[in-house]
Amino acid sequence: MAEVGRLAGVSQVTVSRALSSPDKVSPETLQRIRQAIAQTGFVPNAVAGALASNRSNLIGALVPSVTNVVYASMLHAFSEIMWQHGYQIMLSETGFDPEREEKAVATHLSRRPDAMLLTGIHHSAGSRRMLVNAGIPVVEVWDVSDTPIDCCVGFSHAAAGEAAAAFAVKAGYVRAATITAGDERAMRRQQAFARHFESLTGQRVQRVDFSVSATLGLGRDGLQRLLSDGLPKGAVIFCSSDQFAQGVLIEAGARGLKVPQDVAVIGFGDQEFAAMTEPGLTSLRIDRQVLGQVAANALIDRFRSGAVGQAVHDIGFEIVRRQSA
Amino acid sequence: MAEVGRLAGVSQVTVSRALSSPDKVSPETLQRIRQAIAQTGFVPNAVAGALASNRSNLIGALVPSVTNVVYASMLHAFSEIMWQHGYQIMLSETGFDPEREEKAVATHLSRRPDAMLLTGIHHSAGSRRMLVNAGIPVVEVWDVSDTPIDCCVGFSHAAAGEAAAAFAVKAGYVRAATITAGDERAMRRQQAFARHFESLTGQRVQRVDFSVSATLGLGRDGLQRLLSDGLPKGAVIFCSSDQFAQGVLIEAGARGLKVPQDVAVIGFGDQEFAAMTEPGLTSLRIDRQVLGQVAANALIDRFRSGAVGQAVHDIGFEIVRRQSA
DNA sequence: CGGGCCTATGTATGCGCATTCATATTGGCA
DNA sequence: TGCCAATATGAATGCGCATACATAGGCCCG
Repeated sequence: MAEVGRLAGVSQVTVSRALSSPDKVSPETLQRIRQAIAQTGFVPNAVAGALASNRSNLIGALVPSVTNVVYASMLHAFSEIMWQHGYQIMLSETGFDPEREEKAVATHLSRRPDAMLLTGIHHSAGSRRMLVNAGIPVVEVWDVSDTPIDCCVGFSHAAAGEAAAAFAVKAGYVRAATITAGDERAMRRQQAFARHFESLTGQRVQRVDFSVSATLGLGRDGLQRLLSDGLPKGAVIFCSSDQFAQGVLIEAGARGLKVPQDVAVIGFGDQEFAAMTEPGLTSLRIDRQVLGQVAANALIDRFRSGAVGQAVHDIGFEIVRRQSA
Repeated sequence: MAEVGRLAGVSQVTVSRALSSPDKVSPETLQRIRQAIAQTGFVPNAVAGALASNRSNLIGALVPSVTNVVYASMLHAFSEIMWQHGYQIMLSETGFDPEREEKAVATHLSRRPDAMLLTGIHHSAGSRRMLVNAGIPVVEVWDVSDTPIDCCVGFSHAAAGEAAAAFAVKAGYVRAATITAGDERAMRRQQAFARHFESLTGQRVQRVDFSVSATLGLGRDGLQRLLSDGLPKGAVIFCSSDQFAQGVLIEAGARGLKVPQDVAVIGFGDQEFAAMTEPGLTSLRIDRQVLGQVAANALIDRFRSGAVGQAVHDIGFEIVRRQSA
């Protein structure tokens, strides 16, 4: 920067000003500085800038997995808005593992991000402490909580599970089962679904739980296991993800079971393919686009105003009924 | 850090050493320092560290889209290895837009990353210049080139297109069509496919091109347009993505067309669902896992050795034959 | 027993910028 | 004409750490 200044016949400060607030530099000087920058191919060092100004324009984002499109599309919407406001994203995957998340929190905070985005509201005590100490805006997404670290954007998984149960009962199903992935939020939906369905019908809800992430193949396995456990004809299966649900659909097809007559399916996520399967998949829809956008805007507001406006943003969900249930 | 040192009765340097090379500090001192760190909740400032040491332990990654699972899974494998080696990922999406990529390159480089990962081998002159000037390892993925910026990991899209054509001809198809997304690499595959198929059969290849990313819905549209353009019975359709291919499958089903008898389909990417569709989707498989890993290891090697070992890594591809063609 | 060497620690310095305060120049207005 | 405010610039400083170099003490070996 000093080098650029020398070329333009000014000092380092003026070059700095030319870059951060060009209106404070006279037009002629600005012109010379810009020329010098072009000539030298100077790229400002944001590391030094961050150290000096104590603002990094970096946002740390922690998601369970980028290969899961529900998180990826949320992240996409989020980073799109942050990018427009001049922020960059530092990304880590935590794979549903609190320990790994804690490590990621520590390394992220060491970069002094201007804010953090975390997935979920359950974090290790260490993570929470570090985040609070950091004193930066934190947004937790994909869930709501009465005691967010700072603010949260999401929906109630208990309410979602209950709504699915109510929907199933209203649609006339009297027997139900669940297929659930090894994800704390999915388990809460399962619990709420089972409890509510049992209280409404008096019928026990059969369950298959996996300890890993949902895949189409596991969905097929899930149906197989439910059937061998004696799943009654006409039962509805509440899946913790559309991946499972699609697997159930395919396995049902392979076994000659009619959907929804022999077995009905409710998915979760309303992914793109849900509208395209045969039969169309009934699913709980979360607007991931909106989720990411609201989270981004919450942070932007925080930066502007200094204070946290609304701490809890419940963006809700919606049951999209198609043919599978 | 000085504060921690005061608590432990040592100087700032010793604390720094305790963190970066604990074996150079006596066990008792180390113990006291660790205690002081725990007591104060000290989190080292990696920004200052990066400025002082000129190493950021950050890797900039530029991908077209994180919501596209082919890039997401490559990124996942890549960041997994980088994370294990103590590097963090700074991510930006470029959306197949060279201008946007150039901006992203500039902002990424201003953070002084230790290396950069870019998608594709076609970049703006400005991007190229900046990357070369930065003097850091750069790995370009998803393609191969004789003139990489630094090194590249991928496969030949021309070879992939040709292989698909050769496969189709060998399988007995004498008529073909393509459905292609607005992606430069997809277009190169299309060209190679069409040229090779035409040279082998003398039959013109019909085409539908979209200027946007592939979706299942556009795949359905694509088949519709090909049919209304008079696609002959028994033709094979080479799709630039499995999304398109699945759409074709669904549209064919909806129209009562038998696959592969009435219309055959070849996808690209071999995504998870390709094995699960009905009929199973024949697709070109790229090992995205390996792609990310090889890219990561290429960078790690560069860091260790200083010099670029192998500049071009061709990881190839494979045609996975199922029932759709 | 003295010189060399190793270990453990400290002092000084600077990375490249943003920020604060000071200074010079100008124009407007009483 | 003189004073003040506004504009344009520069000098000095420090952000928090890593690094190079210096120092002190202990040990071994000839």
